[in-house]
Amino acid sequence: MIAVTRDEPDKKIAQGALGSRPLYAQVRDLLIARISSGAWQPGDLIPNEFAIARELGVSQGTIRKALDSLAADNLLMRKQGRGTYVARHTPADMLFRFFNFFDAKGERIEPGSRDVQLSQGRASTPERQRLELGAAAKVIRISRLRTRAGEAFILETIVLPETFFPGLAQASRIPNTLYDHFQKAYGITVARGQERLTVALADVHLADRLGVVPGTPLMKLDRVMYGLQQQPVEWRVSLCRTDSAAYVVELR
Amino acid sequence: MIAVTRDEPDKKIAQGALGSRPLYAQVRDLLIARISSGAWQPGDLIPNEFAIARELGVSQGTIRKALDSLAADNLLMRKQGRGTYVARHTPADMLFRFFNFFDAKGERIEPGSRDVQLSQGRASTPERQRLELGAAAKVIRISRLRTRAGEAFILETIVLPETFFPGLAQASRIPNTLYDHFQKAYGITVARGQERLTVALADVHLADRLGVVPGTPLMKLDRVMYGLQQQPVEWRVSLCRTDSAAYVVELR
DNA sequence: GAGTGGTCTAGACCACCCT
DNA sequence: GGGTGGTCTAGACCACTCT
Repeated sequence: MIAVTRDEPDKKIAQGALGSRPLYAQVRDLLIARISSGAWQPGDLIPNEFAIARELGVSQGTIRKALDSLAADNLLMRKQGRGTYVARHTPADMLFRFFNFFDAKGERIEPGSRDVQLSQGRASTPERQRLELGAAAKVIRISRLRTRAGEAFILETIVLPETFFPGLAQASRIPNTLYDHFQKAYGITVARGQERLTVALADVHLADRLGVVPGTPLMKLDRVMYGLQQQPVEWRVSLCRTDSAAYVVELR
Repeated sequence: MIAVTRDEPDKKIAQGALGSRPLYAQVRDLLIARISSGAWQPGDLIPNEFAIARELGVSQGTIRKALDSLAADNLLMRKQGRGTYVARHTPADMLFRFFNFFDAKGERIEPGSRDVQLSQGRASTPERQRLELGAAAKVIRISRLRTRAGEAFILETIVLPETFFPGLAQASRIPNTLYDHFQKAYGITVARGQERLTVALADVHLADRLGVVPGTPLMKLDRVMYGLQQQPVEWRVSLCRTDSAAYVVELR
């Protein structure tokens, strides 16, 4: 049995302070910072509950509440008898967590991308509204064609606040899995968002890019994604073919 | 302060038994039974944590874990300083919890319904697959036109296993808010489900029913809903206009 | 002020996994 | 056998709500 002799309180967390956020929420933020800073890498086994509790000067139950909440959000993976691991964002199903297209067999589609184009400029009025930016703000624009088994599938337009992604506009290559890249290269974790789905008809230009006949009905996704501090980090509009693919929603 | 004198253990839950499910999960099931049996009605204030703990002979922390899990599933609503309530399916935003269409202002659309038609018969092959029914099973079919501000909006086809809804096919009137009716009249709580979204073009017949020109692109929703015991209780196909309405998804 | 849920702590035992 | 997370208990204090 471990004699829980607390040598020193180490880095104490704001405790008992009036109006402060709950301890477990502060622990959660601190652990999120360790993950997004790269101190804890995806796949790493992190210290056990008692070790973290001792280090932070709080009880094991509080650590557990934070860990459970992170596991529920898919940032950690817990295995009884083994330990707690930082979730790999590399396995396909995690990389495409916010990608809701499935094929007829119920398998998640894992798109590729090509024809990537980058540009930069002052934010337009709708861009400023969606991304909650000031009047003079600059944005980076990415357009690309997403593919499925090599075939055109989705035409995407992505808008990013320039302040969060310095230098991205000059990048020579943009990875397929953008949110993973945001986290690794800019320390920005895309945590949640909202997507509005409507339908549209392919005009001549769209039809050409997507390899369909003009007049084909398409699904249009309009999404804004937010970071861990609830700041808008991306506005994305996607025009999708839905022949032999469906957008799947879990209702709870 | 309450003197926690435990008079009698009352109805003890299987405790310590080898291989038994966790206590909090058993408490959860028991509370679900109280809700779905109608012993606790939607809107009711349920006893506080200590009272339930005393009644069941377990600790308050265990009750809390069960209550928190039910609240996370939207079966209960907890309010600090007030108490724990059985979730109402009656307020508009609860009644239409699984209805994800929003208008341009971001308000949830609350549809009406008309032209309701009822029929009954042997389940077809796709119906048996979706609803996990045996070869000779019967189903009830409902079709209706859902309206928005009086105008045609969605054409719906609903299929229900006859065993769960005895006599429904002979009903003289079908309420607009079906899931609420299922709960009140048949004790079936629709708890979760899955919806597959694709796009389709309105043919002449559809266009006529929905008041659009033939060739208009529509959104097609194909959903299966499940009850508290994970049994399929409904298959529903909806064809929706999306002019000035969008299907909104929260990404987490 | 009384009652409620929300947070935090401390300690116990169990089931599972490794070596 | 030793370490891990999973469950359960018991008790304390806080924040919120109602009257």
